[in-house]
Amino acid sequence: MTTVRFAPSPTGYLHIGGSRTALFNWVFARHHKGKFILRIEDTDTLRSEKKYLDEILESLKWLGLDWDEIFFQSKRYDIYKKYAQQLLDGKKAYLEGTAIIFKVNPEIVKIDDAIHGEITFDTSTIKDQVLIKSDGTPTYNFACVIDDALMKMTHIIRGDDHISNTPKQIILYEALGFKSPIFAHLPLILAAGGGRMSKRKGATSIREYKELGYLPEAIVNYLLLLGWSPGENQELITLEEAAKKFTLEKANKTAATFDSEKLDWINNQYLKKADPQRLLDLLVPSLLEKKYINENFDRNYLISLVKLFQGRMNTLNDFVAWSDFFFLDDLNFEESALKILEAKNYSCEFSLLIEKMNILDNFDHASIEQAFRALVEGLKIKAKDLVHPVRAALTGKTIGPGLFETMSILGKDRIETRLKKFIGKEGA
RNA sequence: GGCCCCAUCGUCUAGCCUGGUCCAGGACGAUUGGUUCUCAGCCAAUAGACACCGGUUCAAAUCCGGUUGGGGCUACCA
Repeated sequence: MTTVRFAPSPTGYLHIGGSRTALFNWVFARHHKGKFILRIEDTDTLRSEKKYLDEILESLKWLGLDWDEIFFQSKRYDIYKKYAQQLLDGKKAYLEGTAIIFKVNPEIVKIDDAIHGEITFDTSTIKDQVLIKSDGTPTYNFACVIDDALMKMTHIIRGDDHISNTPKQIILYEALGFKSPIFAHLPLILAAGGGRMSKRKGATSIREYKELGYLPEAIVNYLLLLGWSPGENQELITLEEAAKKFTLEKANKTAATFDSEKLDWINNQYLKKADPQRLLDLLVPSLLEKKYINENFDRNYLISLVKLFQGRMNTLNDFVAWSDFFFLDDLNFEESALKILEAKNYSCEFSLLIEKMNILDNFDHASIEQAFRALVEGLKIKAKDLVHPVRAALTGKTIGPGLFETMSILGKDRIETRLKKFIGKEGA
């Protein structure tokens, strides 16, 4: 049975590169109706932490990547010792203090990589390899080989940064009498300025992207497009569809640069299609934190706000930033908005508008628009000459959703209060 | 330094394996225009790439070699 694994080390949060490796393994396993195993490589006792493990598992679940089995290397030390002893007995390894070292003999190792094709190494450039460290824990390359063999991996799909580990592992498979799996090395994901993705160059962990307001399906979609293409110029794809279409043959070998603008676009595509109820649920914690709402919020009212911004936001955080005027009495006026309001005295126009609005029976978008247009016609001005200052006064911003829709949600009272602040004020 | 990987628009990519259908297609971004109200929304248009040199061939983005550039590894980290 096709069996693959994702083998994170709980020494940090699940980052973009790791989740891409997990994702490709997952879609490959599901494509072949095989097994996807999670193996926690917690042999670095100093740097491994429980909080990282929890975080990794949570992030994987959030992305929709479920696993069939999970193993912890820290619980398998006896197994590694046993095989190290076997190599010792066979004179293929030697002791150095309490550490067990593998003797590397010169040979030419050929890897038939599923993505790169044939790669050749001369092991005479490789030093003898530590198998078991002085503290009794196994090294990465050793534990990895033992586990991949024992757990019956058919394919090892991992990052390009492991290419140079591969010959070291292959000679271990040979020495132990294990059959090598098929290797497939995925290109690395580079940061925007070039080089590795690091905290200095922006968000790196899945958790951060979640907090920034990205949807898991958008992250998954974007990551799928980094190093793989479903073909036919398709840009939007779900996890399920990718599992159907994924093949290693179509995986790329070129390193890809992470482009947050395209991620934003993809997130926007999913946000647009998302159920407003779901988005509201995702938004509530941030809105509570900002004290924009309290526990007894009006769900229907908030849904109308979500719908108002849904098409234009790139992240959920955009909603929080853009909708502030619906929650604050004391608006944050942008420089450009103040400029519009100071350019002219709108006392007359605003007063007339308040009157017009207050006599409306139906305070819906269409009625407001009708009344508004009648007013500007009477004043013999263009609609936009009043739309802009009104938007500025009501929202503190110069850009935003359609004014009439915004007004219908804001309601008569708030419109009157906000406009009145600019009545009687001297224009510039 | 040594070893290894990679090389198509600014970015992600299609095409490359099985040379001609490619004066290289799509998407993001950019620019311009339109959008009974703004744009960070929507619509449309435009610009924009086969890294370089050589070879093979009637023919090369596609095959081969070299150069240059980028990346990785070179731990008793994983």
